[in-house]
Amino acid sequence: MSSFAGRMKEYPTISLDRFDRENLHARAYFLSHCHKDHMKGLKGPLLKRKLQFSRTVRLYCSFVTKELLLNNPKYAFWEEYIVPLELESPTQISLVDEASGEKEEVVVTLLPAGHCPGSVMFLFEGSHGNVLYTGDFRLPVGDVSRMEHLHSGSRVKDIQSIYLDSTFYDPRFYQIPSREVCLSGISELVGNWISQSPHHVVWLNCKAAYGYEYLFINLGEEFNTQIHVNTLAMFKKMPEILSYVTTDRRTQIHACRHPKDEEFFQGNRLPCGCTAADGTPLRIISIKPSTMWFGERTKKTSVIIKTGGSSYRACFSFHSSYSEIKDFLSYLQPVNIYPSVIPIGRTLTEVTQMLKLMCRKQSDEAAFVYKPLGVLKRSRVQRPTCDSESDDELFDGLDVAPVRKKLGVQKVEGTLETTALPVCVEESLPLTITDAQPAAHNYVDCTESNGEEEEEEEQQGDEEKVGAGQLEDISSQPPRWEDFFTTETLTDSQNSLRSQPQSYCSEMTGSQTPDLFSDEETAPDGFSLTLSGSQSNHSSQNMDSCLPDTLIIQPELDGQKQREEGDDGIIQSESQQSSDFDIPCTPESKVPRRDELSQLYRKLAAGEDIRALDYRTEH
DNA sequence: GCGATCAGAT
DNA sequence: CACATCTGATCGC
Repeated sequence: MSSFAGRMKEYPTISLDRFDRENLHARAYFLSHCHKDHMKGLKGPLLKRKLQFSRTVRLYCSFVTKELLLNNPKYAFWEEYIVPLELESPTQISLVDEASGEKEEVVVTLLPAGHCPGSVMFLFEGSHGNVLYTGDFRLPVGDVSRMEHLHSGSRVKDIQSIYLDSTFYDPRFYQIPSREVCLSGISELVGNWISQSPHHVVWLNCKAAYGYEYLFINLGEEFNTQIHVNTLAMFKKMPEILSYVTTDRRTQIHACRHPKDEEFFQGNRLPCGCTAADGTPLRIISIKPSTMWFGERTKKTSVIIKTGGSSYRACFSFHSSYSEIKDFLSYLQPVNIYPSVIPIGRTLTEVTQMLKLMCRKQSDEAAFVYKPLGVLKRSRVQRPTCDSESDDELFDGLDVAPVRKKLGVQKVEGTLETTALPVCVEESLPLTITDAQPAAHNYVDCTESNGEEEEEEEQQGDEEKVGAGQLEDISSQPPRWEDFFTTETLTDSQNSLRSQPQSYCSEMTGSQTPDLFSDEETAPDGFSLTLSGSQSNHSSQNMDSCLPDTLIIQPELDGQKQREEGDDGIIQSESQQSSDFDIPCTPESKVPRRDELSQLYRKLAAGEDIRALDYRTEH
C-alpha cells in the first residue's frame, strides 16, 4: 500500500495521490488511478472548500480515472475541477500561487501504467528536471524501452528522480508470471469447469477494486459469455468493458460480491444469491486471484493452485515483480529513486539501499553535470556487456545501452541544482549520490543471474490470441478502458517481446477435470493433476517457456483438520498448503547484511571493479 | 453523528 | 503469499 506522502521534492507545489494534510496547499493535484489508498483526503470537506475559492487548482488524471472517480457520489463534487488528460500527450500546466501570482510551468505526460483501468504514470518536465511518478504499475520487461515519451529521439531522457511503486522491489518477488500466462491458466481452469454442464459455474473471488476487468474481458471473449458483476454503472461509458459484464445472474462466470460471500460459497451459493437454475444444485468453484511469486531460479511454477475441495488460487498481480522493476530502473537510470511502498518485512533503509544500486553512477553523473557550457547532449557510454554471469537472457537483450539526452538549457540547470542538493522528502531517504557516499555500481545486477538459463530463441510468432492489452488502439475518444494496459503505442521492433503466448490450451489429460466432488483422484504425492502446457511458443524472457502453463496442485491431506466437503461427502483437506508453493527464498536472494554493504561500498570507494561481486552472496 | 485511526478479516 | 478494501472498535470532537 502506498505510503507516499503526496509530494515530490522537485515540484513541491504539486500533490499526487494524497490530498490531506500539507497537500491541502497544492497548486495542482494528480490522481494516478482510482484505488482508495491513493485517494486519501480526496473526499475531504477541507479540500472541497479550498476548491470553491480557487480559480486555478485542478485535479489531473486520465479520462478513465475521471469516469471511475465521478461514478462514486462521494467524489462527485470534483466534477468541475477535474481536467482529464489524454495518454501520451504532453500538456503544459501552470502552477499558480493564487496569493502572490507567482507561477511555474511544468509539462506533464501521462504514461500507461498497466495497474488498473485508467492507471497512469506522470512524467513531469520542468525547470527542476524530469521526474517520473510511477503511481502503481505493472509493466512487462522491455516495455519501458518502448515508451516514447521517456525518450527524446533515440535517447533516454535524463530522469532526475523516480517516485517508484516498490511493492515488489525485493528479490523474494523475483518473478511473477506474466499477465498472459496467468490469464491462460485461469482460462483453462474456467473452460474445463464450465464446459461440463450448464450447472457448473465459476465464482471469481475478486477484491473490491478495479483491475480485474481485463480478466473479465478475456474470459468473456473466450467463452462467449458475460461475467456477472454487482453493478455496471462505472463502466457505462466504457463499452469495451461494458459488453463483457452483466447483472444478469444467468451466466456461468460470476465476479459478484457480497459482504459474506465466503460464507455463501461454503454453502454452495453464489454471492448474488444464485443457488440453482432449475432446481439442480449449482456446481461452484471459486477462483481467487492472488499474487504468486517465484525466486530467481525457481523453474517450477504454477499459476493455479488448488486450495480446497472447490477452491483455487490463480496468479494475478497488479504490480511489477522485482525483475520487472529492475528492468525498468536500469533502463532509465535516474539520479534518485524514492520508494512509495516498503515491501512487507523490509525497512525503508533496506529498500533505499537496494534502490541506490539502481541509480545512476556518481561518476557518470559528475561527467554529466559538469560538461562544458554549450554541450547539451551526450551519448552514454555503451553499457558494458555483462560477464558470462549476465542475466541478459532474462531481459531479452533489452539492455541496449540507453542513451541520454538533455532537452534544453533550463533542464541542465535543473540538473545542476537538484543533484547538488540532497534534500529529503517526507519519509523517504534521499537517494542522491553525494561525494560523501560511494556511488553504487550500476551493473551490480549483472551478477545476479546464475547463468543457467536456457538459451531459447525469441519467438516472434503470430499471436493466436492477444491479451486485451494488445488490442489495437481504436483511438476512440475518452474514456478509453485501454488506458488500463495501453502498450499499443509501443511499436518498435522489440514489440515482439510482448507477444507472448500463442496457445495456452493445455490439454487436461485423463480425468483431470477438476471435479472436486466425486471423481477426483489424489496422487500419492499429493499432486492430483498436472496440466501439460503448450510451452513451445513462449518467449524466453521469463521462465514461462520451460514450464507448463498450468499446474494444478492438490494439497496433501495433512491429517490434521479434515472435514467433509462436497456433495458426496469426500473428505478434503481444510487448510491447504501447497508444498510446491511454499516457495523458499532462493539462496541468492537474501537481504544484504550491513557488513556486506559496507564491503561493497569500500570497494566502490576504492575504485575497484565490483561487476563480478554479488553483494548478496559475498561471504 | 461524523471522521480518523487501528486491528482484523478476506 | 502480502493487494485493496471493508467492518467494527475506539477515540475525539
